[in-house]
Amino acid sequence: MEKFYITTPIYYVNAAPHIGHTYTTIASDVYKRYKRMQGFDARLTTGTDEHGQKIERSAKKAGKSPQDFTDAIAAEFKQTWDNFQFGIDFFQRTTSQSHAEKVQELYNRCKANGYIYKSSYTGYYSVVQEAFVQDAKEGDVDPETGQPLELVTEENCFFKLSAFTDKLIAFHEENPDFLQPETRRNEVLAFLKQEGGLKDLSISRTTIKWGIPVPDEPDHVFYVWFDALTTYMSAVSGTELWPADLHMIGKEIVRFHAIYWPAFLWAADWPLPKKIFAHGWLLFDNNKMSKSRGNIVRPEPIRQAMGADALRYYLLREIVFGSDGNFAYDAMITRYNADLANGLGNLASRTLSMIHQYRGGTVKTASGAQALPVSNTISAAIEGYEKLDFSKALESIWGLISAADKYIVEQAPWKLAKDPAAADQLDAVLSNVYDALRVVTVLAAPVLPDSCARIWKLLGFTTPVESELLGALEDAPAAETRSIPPVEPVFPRLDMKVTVDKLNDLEQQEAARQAIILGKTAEEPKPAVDEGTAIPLAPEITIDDFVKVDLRVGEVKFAERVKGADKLLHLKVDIGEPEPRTIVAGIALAYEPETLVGRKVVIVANLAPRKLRGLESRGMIVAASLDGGKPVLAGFLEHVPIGARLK
RNA sequence: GCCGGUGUAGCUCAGGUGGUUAGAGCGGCGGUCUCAUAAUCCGCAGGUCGUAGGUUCGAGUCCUACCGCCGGCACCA
Repeated sequence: MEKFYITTPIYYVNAAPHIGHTYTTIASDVYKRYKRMQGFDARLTTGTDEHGQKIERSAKKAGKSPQDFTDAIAAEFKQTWDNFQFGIDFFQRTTSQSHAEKVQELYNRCKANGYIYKSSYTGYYSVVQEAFVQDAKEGDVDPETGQPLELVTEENCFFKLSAFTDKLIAFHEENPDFLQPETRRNEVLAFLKQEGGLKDLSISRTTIKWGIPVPDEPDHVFYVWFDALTTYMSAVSGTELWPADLHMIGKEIVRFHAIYWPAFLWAADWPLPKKIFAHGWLLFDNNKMSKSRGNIVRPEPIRQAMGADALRYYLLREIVFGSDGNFAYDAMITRYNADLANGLGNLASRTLSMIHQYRGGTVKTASGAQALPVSNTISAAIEGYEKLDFSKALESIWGLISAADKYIVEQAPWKLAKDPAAADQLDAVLSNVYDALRVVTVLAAPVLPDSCARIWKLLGFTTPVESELLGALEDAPAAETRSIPPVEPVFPRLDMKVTVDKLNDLEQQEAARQAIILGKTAEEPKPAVDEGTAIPLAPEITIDDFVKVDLRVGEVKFAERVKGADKLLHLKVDIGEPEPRTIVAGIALAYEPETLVGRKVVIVANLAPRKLRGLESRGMIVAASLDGGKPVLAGFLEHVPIGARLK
């Protein structure tokens, strides 16, 4: 049997599983089930990404060792996926021995082929971000957090990513299907074609302890991508599954998969995966899900209140796979009632009831002529699945359900049943509808594995529905008389209000439960503060250090946007000097220029001048940095004169 | 600012290569059957197809500009 190897990303254990993780995993699971029903030996890998300084810090905060902490969260993911009954064949943790060995092997091969070099890199380093700040100079601060930078000289292992720019461009141009959807491919090509091409990539750190050791560099551990991406291979070490046939990812990690990963594999002389598909984000009221907004949705409450199939169906039917989509409880319940309860569930119920009432629970299979568009539905659904166009696949399947409902009304079997002369016709009608239901059940099984298994049994089959082959679906079943068991409801209707309330209750409980695992006290959610990313203090300084910084009160005299830059405002600030100073500040996303004129601000007056977009900025505006990067200007409640120094 | 995408009925979206009265699902309203999970089925929704131009005998469908939104890049001291 031909293999088909699918991966989800490995999930960072800094957070408990939420619906975003679940979305990717559902899609992967559906595709795997689809491929199995196409006759492939399909396999699915998922796992957890457990290294790095953020994990070290979160563990410390939770009062646990990194190992204990990651054990707990990894177990949480595993449990959640088990509850959802995903067909996961390999669950790989980046802290496992098999993984470390594979990462080291990747490194050794890249190095043997001349793609690794060591360089002592001196630059300004942001402790908070765990990263060097490009092109920073003395006196600069971390652009995200405003924290001071440290001048750090670090020995880093570098990967010669720059050597692959042209090869990557050629590869993506010649293989348009490698990265889908198209729009993501365009972005990657645009990125690759930037002036100067790709820069080499630092792949090790000496400042982190919680990671995989670099083989010949005792002080180094691997940094992020060399470690994380390799999971796809390490998970299936000792099998013939690599190369992967499909990497299912979210759009935020496209670059790493479409640029770094092929380059690593080329350098190591290993085969590339066949395809990458990047789906979109789930939005809430058109906002991104985030801790600070407090709008994280967990999968487990939904499963408990509505069942896993309801979530699977909703996500894949409502949202075009690849695009962003909105998530809402009420929309999910509406979908459930309209399509699952009134649609599939009711069709099964009415069809099977009639077979019981009119024919004593036996149905003659093999309909002969297709009274219903069965064959078109099969090909449309398969085409949709194959292209990962799940919403289209489901739409076509539901088209057949709708056609069957209509057919029933037209044929009115309840009238035929009263007319002894119409017995054959009644048999034919029941048989046609029964067969359509059989086809629908098989086609929908990848998305609704649990429900379709139940309907399959109600249809009188004893073999599992997932062992049906889609390729054989169109063949009419052998002519026989099949008896069916008593009818049971599969999708009970849900009351909107009751269900929403239940979901909210369960969600609260789940949030509290997860908070404890993450080592947080079960406090009230505080949307404005993201306690997970508390910023550590910068290194201690003396008063002498501080007085070097000359902070002054100034008044904005003039403000306008800098042409060609989204974030920059060109300000003229009076700090008591003969001429107002020109200051270029990255606050344009947070402040309209007009609102700033006349406002008192605090500036760093003795900062070395810096040219930005052609303007020389002489000083820096002091502002609080918030999550999401929006600055809030410092100010005073009382009157302060222009030019006053802050001490 | 550059690049890509997008803007169609209350909501979610279809509308290859331009061609008669612009479609579907959901919601809403009215009606119907009774096998069924107050389900099904039928009818109704009169929407400047973002705006303004242009090409054409004819444009939602091609071109240009502009506006809104989304994303990528640049940018953030």
